[in-house]
Amino acid sequence: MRDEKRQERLRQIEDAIYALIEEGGFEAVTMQAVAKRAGASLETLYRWYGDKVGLFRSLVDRNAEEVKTLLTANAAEEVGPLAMLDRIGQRLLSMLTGPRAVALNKAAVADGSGDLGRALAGAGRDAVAPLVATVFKRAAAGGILRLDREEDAADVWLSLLIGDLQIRRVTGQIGPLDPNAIAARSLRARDAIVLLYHPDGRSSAAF
Amino acid sequence: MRDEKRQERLRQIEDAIYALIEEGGFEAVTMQAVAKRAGASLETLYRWYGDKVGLFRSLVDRNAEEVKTLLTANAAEEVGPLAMLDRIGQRLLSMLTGPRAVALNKAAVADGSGDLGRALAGAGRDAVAPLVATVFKRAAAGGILRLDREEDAADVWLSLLIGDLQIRRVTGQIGPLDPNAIAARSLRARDAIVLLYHPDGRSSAAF
DNA sequence: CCGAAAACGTAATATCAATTACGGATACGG
DNA sequence: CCGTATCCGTAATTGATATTACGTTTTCGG
Repeated sequence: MRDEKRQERLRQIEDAIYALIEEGGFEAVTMQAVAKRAGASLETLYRWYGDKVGLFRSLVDRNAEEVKTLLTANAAEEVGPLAMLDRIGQRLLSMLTGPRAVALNKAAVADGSGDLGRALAGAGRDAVAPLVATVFKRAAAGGILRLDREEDAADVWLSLLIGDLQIRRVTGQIGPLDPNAIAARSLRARDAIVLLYHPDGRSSAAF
Repeated sequence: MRDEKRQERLRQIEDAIYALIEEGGFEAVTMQAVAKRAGASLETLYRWYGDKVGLFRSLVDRNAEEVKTLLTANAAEEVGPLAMLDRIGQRLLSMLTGPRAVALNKAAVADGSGDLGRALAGAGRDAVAPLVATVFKRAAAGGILRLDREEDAADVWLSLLIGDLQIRRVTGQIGPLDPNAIAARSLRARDAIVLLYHPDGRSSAAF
């Protein structure tokens, strides 16, 4: 199969998986269902991906790419650092609590070998962290935040933004978030950061 | 079986499960393994708990009790609100990222019916939230925090304390936390709260 | 156009763990 | 002390799904 066709086919297969996820969550993604939905054969799935974990690993990689793309596009907007932080926060939170991320997390839990977990960790490190770092550096340069401790600030911001929403989502303690909740949370995280890391605040060494 | 004996037996069974969890994590907890380890029969397990989810549900309940007990004991100590917040934070974080909580979370993920998820949510609401609220009220009364918005403060504190550690732990992105990391995180959360909710700070309406 | 390699669709196999069944041992109320 | 209800240990059953096998069809380089 020509490489071009092959890439197309890979995309179709992964799209099929995402469709299954949207419809029935992680539990709906069986190899049989994927094959039927994508019009591919089981033999092909195993030839290309090795096993089910491999399939999800490639999903993680693709998802990381998409996240990076989306965040980069947003980071390129011409808005002030405050608005930017809010904007990025909303996008990020929306993705991380959405059905796809939930399914990928469930897959990592089900894996057990830690393989998918590592992939997820790597995706976060490579796709999300650098972008967030960029935004914070810009905010610092713009006089909104202290110039040192940008990493701490980014870390605190992510904690406030995401908190325990992901684990609660994955364990079924809560359902999908509504946009208002997302917006409120993003604002709260941003405003807290602005206070904690104000350039000339009375912050102690720790803040 | 006399009720007294029965309670004893229930405890033995649940202890057996925790032993299995410590040794091999959630995946090691099969009904067979539980029966053998506890010296109980499968028939008895099913008679008493209904099914595997029921078994874990009772584990969640018991765990909630133990958490409540431990936190209450700590909350009774004669220390200032600042030290108290740090102390409670460490205990809480230690438990929530420990092998038992991880296993219970994995069970909730594997459940799918949402039954265990609801149990976990209820446990958090009933066992953890009230204690935290008490501590924050005391801190407010002691002049450390603003008198209004205690609930927000508690929520922010928990987000900062726990963040995404649980999901990363459950997905295998990270291993057990070492005590130093726990201590550092607890302090960071406390200090942030003190700054954000200072009684006479320049905090806006949101903080 | 030809033939091999790859892909398709379906059926078969393998595995793992929950759940159920059952014969023999035990406990306990009367 | 006895009979019955409960429990124990082990084996059988069941269900779901990942993984493999295979005959047929399609694709594609030569």
